[in-house]
Amino acid sequence: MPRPSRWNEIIEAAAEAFRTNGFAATSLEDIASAVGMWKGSLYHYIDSKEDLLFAVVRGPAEEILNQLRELSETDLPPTEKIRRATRSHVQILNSNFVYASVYLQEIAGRRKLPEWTAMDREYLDLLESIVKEGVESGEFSAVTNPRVATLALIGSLNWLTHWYRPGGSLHADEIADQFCDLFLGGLITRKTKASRSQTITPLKTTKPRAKSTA
Amino acid sequence: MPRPSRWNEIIEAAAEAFRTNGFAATSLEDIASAVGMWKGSLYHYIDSKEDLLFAVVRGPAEEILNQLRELSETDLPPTEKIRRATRSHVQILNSNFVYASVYLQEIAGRRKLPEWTAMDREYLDLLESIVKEGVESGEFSAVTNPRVATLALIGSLNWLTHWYRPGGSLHADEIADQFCDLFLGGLITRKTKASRSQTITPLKTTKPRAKSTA
DNA sequence: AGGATAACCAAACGATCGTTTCATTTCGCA
DNA sequence: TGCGAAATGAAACGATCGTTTGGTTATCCT
Repeated sequence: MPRPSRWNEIIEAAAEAFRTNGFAATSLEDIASAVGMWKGSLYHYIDSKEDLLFAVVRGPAEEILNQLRELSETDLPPTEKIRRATRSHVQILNSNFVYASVYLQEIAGRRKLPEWTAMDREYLDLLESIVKEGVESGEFSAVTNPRVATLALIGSLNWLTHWYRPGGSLHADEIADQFCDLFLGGLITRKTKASRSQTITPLKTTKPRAKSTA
Repeated sequence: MPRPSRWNEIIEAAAEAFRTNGFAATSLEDIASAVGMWKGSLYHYIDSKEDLLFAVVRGPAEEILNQLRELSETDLPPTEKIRRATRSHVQILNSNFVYASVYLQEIAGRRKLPEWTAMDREYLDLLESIVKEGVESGEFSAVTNPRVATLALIGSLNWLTHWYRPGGSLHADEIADQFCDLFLGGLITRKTKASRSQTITPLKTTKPRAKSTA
């Protein structure tokens, strides 16, 4: 059997430990024993404990940002952009649940390394731009402060790591649709809930897909 | 000058350190030096490091729950209940910002001590009951899953600790009103945004106010 | 004034942590 | 088959952590 690369095992064990106990409260001993080796041997793969954290977190962080970048370059109506951005956010949280949870708990907020701060900022700005489009086009006339509305949406989405569990009774798609209806229903004023759930036509984009590290 | 009780200084220093660095990454040395004493001397006030965490967090956790309990016992319409619950949540986050941030980052989710889990659960259940009232009365007919809608609201509110800062340019009241409009606009279907911003009539309740630890 | 008690100093303890070092085993490949 | 590199074992290091201990100073009360 072509045993899966040891590196992946290490990253997964680290991610699981970081998620449940937090980065600072997780010892290299914990991770090493989870994959069945001595903690010193981990240094054949890493240079420091923080390397593990960044390795765990980089994949989904780049993926979720790239998807929003691609979406922003389309000329879909703001309503549909919000809908797709929400779905994309939920789905990445679903398929990379452990990694994304570690990111939100250990990177967003606490650690203020410029690399990650810039990514958070860009994601927020891109989403806010979509909301502003909707405001200027009159679709989102209920919004008085686009940034607050955007942060409300991001908050709902990121809080998923506190209660959603992949494989649970609630499916990611249902949750995403609920969120869309909730927020768009609040954003839209005139049109009486038309465009409720279009079939998802895949985004055709000229740029190559973001490479996934998973 | 009647110098403020040393205990309060300790708690505040601990809270600030826990918020910025996390509980596990904060040493008693950090806290001791912040109040100008030796770390061993802290044990005249505490029995363990975790005591500090619980002392920091207990006040606002009980206060926010008690306020929602009182509100739930009234017979206000669901719309108004949601509005007041949102305002109350934001205001406690505003006036006990550091303590509440520590709670959300260190207690909610991670530590699974039954005491705190029960409080989280009760808060969620109370809020969900309000949403269900609205669904049954027909006001919130857009909601297909009350729990998801409730968790979306809680997520937006709790995510405030990631971007809101007391004394910043955005006032807590404005944010609360924005959130209300956003969520109620999404929840309400028929009535065309009436009852937008009533003057806040204080809740008259027979029970004594929750004592504040601040 | 003086004694009890609270408040704090100062040092040390054992445990654990991240990391280093070097020896040993395992594996890919010519 | 054998050699070099990758992978892991095994032990130890220095630093730091939470906590304990015992002594010293300050404060309050009668």
